[in-house]
Amino acid sequence: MKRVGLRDVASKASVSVATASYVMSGRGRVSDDTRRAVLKAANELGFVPNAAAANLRSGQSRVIGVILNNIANPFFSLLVSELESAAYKEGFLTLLATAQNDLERQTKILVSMVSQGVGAIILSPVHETRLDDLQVAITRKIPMVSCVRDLPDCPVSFVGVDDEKSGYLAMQAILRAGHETATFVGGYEQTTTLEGRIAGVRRALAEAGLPVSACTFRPGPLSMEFGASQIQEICADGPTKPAVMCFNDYIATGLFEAARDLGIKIGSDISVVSFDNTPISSALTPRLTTVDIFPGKIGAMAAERAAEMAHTGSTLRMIDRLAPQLVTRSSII
Amino acid sequence: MKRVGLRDVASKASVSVATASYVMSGRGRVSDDTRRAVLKAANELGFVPNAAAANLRSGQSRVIGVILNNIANPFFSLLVSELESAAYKEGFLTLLATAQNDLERQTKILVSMVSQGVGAIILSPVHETRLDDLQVAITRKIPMVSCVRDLPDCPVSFVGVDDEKSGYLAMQAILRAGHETATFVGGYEQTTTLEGRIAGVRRALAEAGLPVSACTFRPGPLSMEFGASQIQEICADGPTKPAVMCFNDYIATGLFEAARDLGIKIGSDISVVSFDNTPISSALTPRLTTVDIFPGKIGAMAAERAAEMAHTGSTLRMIDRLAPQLVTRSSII
DNA sequence: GTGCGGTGCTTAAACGTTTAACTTCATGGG
DNA sequence: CCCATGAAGTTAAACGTTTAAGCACCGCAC
Repeated sequence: MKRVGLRDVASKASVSVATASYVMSGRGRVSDDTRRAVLKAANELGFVPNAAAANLRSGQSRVIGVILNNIANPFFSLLVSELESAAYKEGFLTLLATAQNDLERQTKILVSMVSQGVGAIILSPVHETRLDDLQVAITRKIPMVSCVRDLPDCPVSFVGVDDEKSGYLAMQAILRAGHETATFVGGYEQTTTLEGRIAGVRRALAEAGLPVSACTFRPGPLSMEFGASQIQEICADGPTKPAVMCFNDYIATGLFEAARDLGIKIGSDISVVSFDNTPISSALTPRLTTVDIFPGKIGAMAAERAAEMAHTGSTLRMIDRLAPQLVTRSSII
Repeated sequence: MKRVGLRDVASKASVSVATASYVMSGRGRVSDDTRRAVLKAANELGFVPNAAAANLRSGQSRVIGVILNNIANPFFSLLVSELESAAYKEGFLTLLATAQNDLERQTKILVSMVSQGVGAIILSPVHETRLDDLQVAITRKIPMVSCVRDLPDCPVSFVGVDDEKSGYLAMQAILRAGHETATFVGGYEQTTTLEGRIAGVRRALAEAGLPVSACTFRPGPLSMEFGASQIQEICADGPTKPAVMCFNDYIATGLFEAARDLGIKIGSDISVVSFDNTPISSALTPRLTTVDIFPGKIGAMAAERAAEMAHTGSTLRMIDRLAPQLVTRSSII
């Protein structure tokens, strides 16, 4: 059974290959009768277009590349879930790969995706990513959108949240609960995300007349293990009733587990606020107060932006910044 | 700046396009000198091969299609995380799409993936999937591997767990805790997964001299909402100290949340066992006793199997069935 | 009756690889 | 010295689309 191509469809419908192609793509001028005949033939033969051939000839592609660091993290699995749905709605399939915080790997993936001829790329970049690391895609004018973490100096669109406001909301919640100091756990240095949040934290501090030093920052990887590793020190050398901000729900989850093992009661011995608002946050005990940064929404918007850019071929930098929202539960006070 | 192709590399290295191609693929006979010259030229020009052209000509592809129902479910996000890693290690990129339990959507995705010319397809099929639904891929001899849920009548490989044993282990744990009845919550009817687990549950029941009716089955969607919706009825019309088996950790999470709202104490008022062993299970309070069915391992093995089949072109049905393992925590007794 | 615009379709080149078949040349055995 | 062998490289066709350009025809205005 030979593979059926446009040629077969065309000959069955007694038209030229070109006409068959026009019918399939809906581009050219074709009479209704011919259109019907071609469609009928295609159906009967079980014609499936060869995307590789189309891509080769037209340079267009219905595939969006997605590069994330860790999809096991619920924040990203939610993000990619909605991203994929939105992309599919726009007629795109998603080519997914994880860079795992390895810049070299990110570059290799980027090259592979360029090689595959994707129509656009969405990425949540490895933290030390610089302009040069994206050159393969940039010189080929492949539209890119960075999500969660902005790349201000790159010709790349951005979809994310107002990080400054996130930090502000989190710190404010802690202050409202009566704390006068806090520890911020996790996050990579020199990323716009962490820096934005730090700025927000400091603004809240300043408004309350507290010094910058009232908040200690302990940057670190976005893992449960890191969260777990921090609680002991925080409770040891901190005030009697410490407050901690976790960079994300994943870190908070690790911290909760470790606290339970140590007999530390979250919500009474210690206050915790986090960022993300993944389903986990309301499943923890006590329920986690967290700043909702809309992972699903970010994914969906990134996909829409990428689809749009792929269509127009534009590589103009567009920025979508959502307003975060504090979700108050019981891990605080 | 024109796109640089093999032609440019070849002319820069003063060899024919064919030789350049042979160097890149490492297939033909080329002297070391020529090889070096071509590689050097390719590097200097920043050559990136055009996968579409290669795929068009050779019919080969370094992409594996992956179709799942819901990657927001931690079980699947873990699975896909390891799947992607393993696939990458084998030199494959993964094209991901979610069928969302919609057979029609699954079919459309399948067609799209065939159209993209993927080298193999891994899927966790929508529950009512039959042989016909996979025809597009089968007739084109695209290797497929079904994971988690087997498709016994299809020429498709399988990677998963011994479901009968899973059910047996879960029921056994409940019986050991002194319960004589149980309710099984969630899972789609007429899937090998649920049917296997039911068989295992019944075997445990039989060994304990209990009737089949000692376990009530309440099939349903794999969502937190469904888990939440079940607890009230179970506690209302059941024994004083009921036992429940949740089809997965996701359902169990919903059930835990609802229980907390209703003031029901899991681990003392009611026993819960689940299946999956995602990170959530040890983050819940109390920690969830669950049957580990190795989501990450399944993903990795599926990728390896798919890669192997893509290489050999074989569509022979291969079966990998892991032994599940009970992880005892405190949600029981 | 001529010219013109529009419609519906065809022709044919091009996209960048892969690969079977072929050429060329050197080497060694008989 | 001739032929067989094998290595190194080349030629050219093919993969299945897209799309610019062209052609034939019809109807209409002048």
